[in-house]
Amino acid sequence: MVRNPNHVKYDRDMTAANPLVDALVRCTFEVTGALTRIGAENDLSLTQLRVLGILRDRRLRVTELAAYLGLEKSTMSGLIDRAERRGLLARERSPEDGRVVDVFMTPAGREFAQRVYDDVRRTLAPALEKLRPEQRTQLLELLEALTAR
Amino acid sequence: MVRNPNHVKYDRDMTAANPLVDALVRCTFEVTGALTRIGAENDLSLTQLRVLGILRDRRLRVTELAAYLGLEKSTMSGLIDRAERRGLLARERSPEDGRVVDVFMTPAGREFAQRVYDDVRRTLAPALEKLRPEQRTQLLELLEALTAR
DNA sequence: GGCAGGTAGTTCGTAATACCAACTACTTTG
DNA sequence: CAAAGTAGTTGGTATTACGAACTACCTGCC
Repeated sequence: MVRNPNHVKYDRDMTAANPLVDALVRCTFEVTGALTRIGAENDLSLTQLRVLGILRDRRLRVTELAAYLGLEKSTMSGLIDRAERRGLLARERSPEDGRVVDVFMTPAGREFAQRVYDDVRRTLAPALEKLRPEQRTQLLELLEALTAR
Repeated sequence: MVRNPNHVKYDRDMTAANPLVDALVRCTFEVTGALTRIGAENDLSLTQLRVLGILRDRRLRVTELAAYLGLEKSTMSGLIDRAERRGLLARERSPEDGRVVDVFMTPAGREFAQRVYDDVRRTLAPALEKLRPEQRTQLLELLEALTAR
């Protein structure tokens, strides 16, 4: 492995190696891998998994859903189409505003999502069990501090 | 996984709401979103970003790369094709085993990857700065404990 | 009241990602 | 040396994602 051929050396700046960022990114890919695998076992892409996760306790219009996922409305249309065809989601035109389409889970979708997310917990929990209880508490606090608005 | 029906009550219920798993998943999507955005700004998909990350300090055969990413060899072919066309990666037939193709970064690819990963650090660092120094140390330890083989 | 402009979703065309099955080209094994 | 196995590519298909163009509806404004 060839290292650092005659390069300029920066003493200390934002772009220097940052082990915490690296660990966070590694962990992210690890978890994403697990989620992708669980999704695949249930014929769900990572994105569809997220859709189900978001709609578990919400009813959102298409644009809101797109905003949650960071996707275009046009992308949402296709995602909703396919999930609707599978009977997981349903669309309903808003009575107040005829342009708006609300998206929500069908009972079958809710049940399915419940099962898949149980699976997610079962899959991720063992890795978390490697931590001592007080470490888990710490981690929860830190993650919440990180993702706090 | 063997279940003991007589002790079901005392088993840890992996399907109960688990705030730590939820926080981990939320954080994962948050970081993935940031990585996707940074990738998009550089015309890279999340997967291509990972490829560059993995090859930064390694030279791998196609199958190994696929294993790292959890993808099929056939998927790798396309990913490598496109990155090669952009001049970021190169292929080389192994002299020892004529079936094997090694993949590695070109100097231009290395430079590009460096720039993109600097961007990743610059983007993620601010969120991490919200934590106190000793919290950052804690988090690093916890993440490393989690992703340890 | 009517229409100009804005907003919500869908449709269409395109590219990338990902899979599987089938293939080629090598290597290893019997 | 033939048969079986391994590494990678190719081709076909579905999904994901984007942007542009479109439809339908709502809101202001005259």
